Amino acid sequence: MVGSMSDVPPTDNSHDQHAVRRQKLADLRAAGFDPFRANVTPTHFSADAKALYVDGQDYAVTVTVAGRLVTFRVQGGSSFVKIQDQQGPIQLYFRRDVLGEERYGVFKKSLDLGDIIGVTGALFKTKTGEVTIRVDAFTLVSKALRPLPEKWHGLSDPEQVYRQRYLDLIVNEESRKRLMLRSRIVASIRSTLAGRSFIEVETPVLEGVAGGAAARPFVTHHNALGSDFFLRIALELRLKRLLVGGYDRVYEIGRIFRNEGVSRKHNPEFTMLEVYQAYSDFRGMMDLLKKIFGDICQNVIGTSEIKHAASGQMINFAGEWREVRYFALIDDAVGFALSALRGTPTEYRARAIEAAQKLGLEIHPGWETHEIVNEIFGKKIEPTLIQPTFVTHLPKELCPLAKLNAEDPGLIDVFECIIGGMEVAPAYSEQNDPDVQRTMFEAQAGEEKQNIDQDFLLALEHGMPPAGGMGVGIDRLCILITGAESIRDVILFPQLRQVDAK
RNA sequence: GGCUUCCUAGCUCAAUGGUAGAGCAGCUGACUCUUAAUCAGUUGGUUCGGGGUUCGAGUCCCCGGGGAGCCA
Repeated sequence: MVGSMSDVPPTDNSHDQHAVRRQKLADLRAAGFDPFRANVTPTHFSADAKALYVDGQDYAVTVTVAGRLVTFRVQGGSSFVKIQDQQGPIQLYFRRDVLGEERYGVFKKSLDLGDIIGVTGALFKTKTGEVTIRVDAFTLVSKALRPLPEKWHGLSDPEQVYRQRYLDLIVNEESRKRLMLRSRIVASIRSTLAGRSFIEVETPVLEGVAGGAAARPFVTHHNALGSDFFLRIALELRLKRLLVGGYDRVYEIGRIFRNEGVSRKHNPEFTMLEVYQAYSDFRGMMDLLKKIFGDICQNVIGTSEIKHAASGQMINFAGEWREVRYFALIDDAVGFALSALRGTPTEYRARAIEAAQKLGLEIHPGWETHEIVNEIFGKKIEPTLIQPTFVTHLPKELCPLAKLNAEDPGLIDVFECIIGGMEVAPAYSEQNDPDVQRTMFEAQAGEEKQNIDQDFLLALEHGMPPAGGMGVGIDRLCILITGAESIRDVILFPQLRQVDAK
């Protein structure tokens, strides 16, 4: 029969994978089975199940596992597929003569890559040596209506990797492992601190005054109270109030927010560990930081050497960490004793500008002298410090919250720990003299006195024990330890521009 | 914020200014130990959006959106 213009052409949806999968779902429902109403109770995760297999004893152990179908190799009456759960993939073997004609037909016709199934079956080893489950029964517990990304190349478009991280986690094993490593690193840190009697606390994210660091805060609004709040830019001032309150060892691992640009090293919200220990000082924090890294090396990654992604050098966390004074590095970088001129401000400034320009740095006219010097540090010194280095005795202008050095009150008792060319952890002997603290706050605030946290100063007047305090950027630490190239690779959902909904 | 660069099928990528293609995935079929399984056949496109130059634009130009890198 010849078709005519009025004939409705047969609609071929075979190219539309979404439509094909919806049809399969409709067919299942028409046959009386709804995958979204089904469930299974796994007895094991994939790797745990595989570990139960005893060599030579095929079909001795029966397990139930569940996960997402990630490979599908049908070979007539027998098929090998893989599912993947939190622990990774496990191979399944489906046979027509085991499952019966009807169930095997359902398996072949109704299942797609990406579906989530539960299976029960016995462990055996294939002739190529892979521990596999011979499937005796299976249940579809979630139908994937969208196809998975390509199986070999995975998902490589960075935008889609970040916006649809769940797809990245399904198909890119390195991402799944790297981000899982992050959670184990954080768990290790908690365990180290618990082992030293530190108390974990949670303090407010919304604050009336965003203090404890020099950064632009995000502003938000509380409707019922009718007032604006800032998202915190540091944890410091809250945690020190707890030192006043008698919590001698206290820490928080929490999100802080800084209203700055995004880059390979910056995300507007990031995770910070801040830890405070009464009757300690910045040297005590050196010991604590080495312990934190040592435990991560031992318990999480099993090595104390890590390849630095940017330089290719091996970073060694074992042994003594280098300790060097800030001004020793500065003098070395500029090639003369610049720091000896600190007593004569005019000459010091002139020589600092001259030295910075000689190093090819751009100097802004409004900068204070310490900012010029610190530009030399940030641009010319910090990137070269690959091995763990404690830089100590910084100029006091760089931080108003630390104790002044007893011998040289122009310096503070602090360290910056630099690893892999990145600032990983600053630590101080905490300032606990309320009058000195007030003076330093006022010098920093300048005209903007409303930015001073008066309640914190009141707390200090009640007496804070001498203490060491430290902040550790968890994201940067994870970059180092996982060898990631960008902060976005160690944050599950990095900040991206919103796409206009239309 | 500035400069550079990228955006093509569900995914990974091709295409001198001249008929938009391949692999994977999908669909049809064969196949009872596969490993990116294999074999045969086959569907699939608003080339990020809008405008312009041109006989002709995925390609060149302008505006806009988004990503990445460098700088601030």
